[in-house]
Amino acid sequence: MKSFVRYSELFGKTFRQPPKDESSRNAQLLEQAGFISKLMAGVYTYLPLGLRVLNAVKDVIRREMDALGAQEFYMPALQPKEIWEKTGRWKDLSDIMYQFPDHSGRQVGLAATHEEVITHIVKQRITSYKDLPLALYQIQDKFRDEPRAKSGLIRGREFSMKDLYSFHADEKDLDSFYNRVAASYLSIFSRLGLQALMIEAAGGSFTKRFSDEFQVISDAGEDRIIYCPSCHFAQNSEIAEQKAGGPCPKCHGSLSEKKGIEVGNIFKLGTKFSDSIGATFTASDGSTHPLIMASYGIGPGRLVGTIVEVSNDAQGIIWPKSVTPFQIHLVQLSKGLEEKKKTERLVHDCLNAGLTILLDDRVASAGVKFKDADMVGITARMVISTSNENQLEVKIRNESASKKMNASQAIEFVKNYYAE
RNA sequence: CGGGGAGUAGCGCAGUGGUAGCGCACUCGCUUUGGGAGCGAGGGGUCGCAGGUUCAAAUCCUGUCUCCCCGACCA
Repeated sequence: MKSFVRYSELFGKTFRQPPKDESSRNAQLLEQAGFISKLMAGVYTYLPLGLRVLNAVKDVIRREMDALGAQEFYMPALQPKEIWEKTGRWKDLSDIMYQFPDHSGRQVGLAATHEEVITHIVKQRITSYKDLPLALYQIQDKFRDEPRAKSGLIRGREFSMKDLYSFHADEKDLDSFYNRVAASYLSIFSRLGLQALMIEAAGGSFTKRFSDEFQVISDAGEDRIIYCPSCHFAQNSEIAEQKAGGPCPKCHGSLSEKKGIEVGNIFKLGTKFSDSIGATFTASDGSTHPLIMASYGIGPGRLVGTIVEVSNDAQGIIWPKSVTPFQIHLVQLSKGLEEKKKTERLVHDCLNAGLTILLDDRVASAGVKFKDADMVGITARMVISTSNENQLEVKIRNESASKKMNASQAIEFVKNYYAE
């Protein structure tokens, strides 16, 4: 990705007003600031700025997945009906899965999830306990014909998902990997500046067991969480036996109900899919067993929406430094030839320091540039102008005061800020 | 799928039967330049779509599509 972009050339500038046909905070801000563009309900284009954020979120996830020892791969979204019939989910998911005939009349579908295909592939290539455990993940778009897409990037019909699948020879191995993934998920959310709670929830069409959800408390959420403020005990209200106002089963504090955005969900699948697809392995004693499986999902697009939902102010978005589309929003207020040269030297020095820069080089008033910088929400802003001889102004988006310093101090300051 | 709201210029809006306008944005010129500058001159429209009523429809009638919100639903 380009590390230096001129705002004058950027596709996707700010709008003066928020779009009329969005009322969720995340969609309003992301559309107004030029990150996304709606094509239809629940389907959005990521404009250059939005794609940079989405990719940054994916990178945070990739680093954690790779650290778990999982291998990245990529499955098709277009899938034949037959494989879904083996598990009975062609019918079970027919309300939510896009299913249609191709030119020859053959029934195909767009993937709402990938358990069927992954199990099919693993069946072909895994035969021995020596190949286990195995963990594979992909980041790909999923398609769900939601009865009601809503809340901008929170509930879409086409949306990015990171799905990880693990395969084990026994339950004990599954449990230990599952716990590692759970810890890894908490680390991902924390790197993204989100406080996520891991809570018990229903298993849906995946498993009869409970699953574990990761919820970020927010009024924009659609799930109701029974939550204990003192010990952080939490359950999805769909399975909770306790009620708001009642005593917490762990610490006897008083339970409250909060809304949460589900940013991740992990399932112990057991042998549900390997049984129906016939994916088995040979154990050390020569006996044959179905693979024991789990699947783990995170929605990168939904995370972008969630971050905006919980991190903004009246002026616009406030990106956490881990996913800011650029590291520096450089506001150029002077336009003299000498000043432009100074700006170019500064850009050059920033690039040498490994920093990414969005330069607002437009012929526009200072007010417009400041408003837009706040709207776009890049973590660090630098101002270069004639009124401050040899001084730059550095301001962190979520702090109120700016600091004056010379160019090399400013670069050092910003570099250290991101390194922390 | 039930209830509510909304579709008019790129964005936000006004326009209750006489052939479409405002602000912002855009283009050109001049002046401005530290928190959404000023003046002047321009360009941009199948009024969501279809049918109907009428001499005449953005406006009235019928149907339909789309978007937002609440609910139902939610791998």
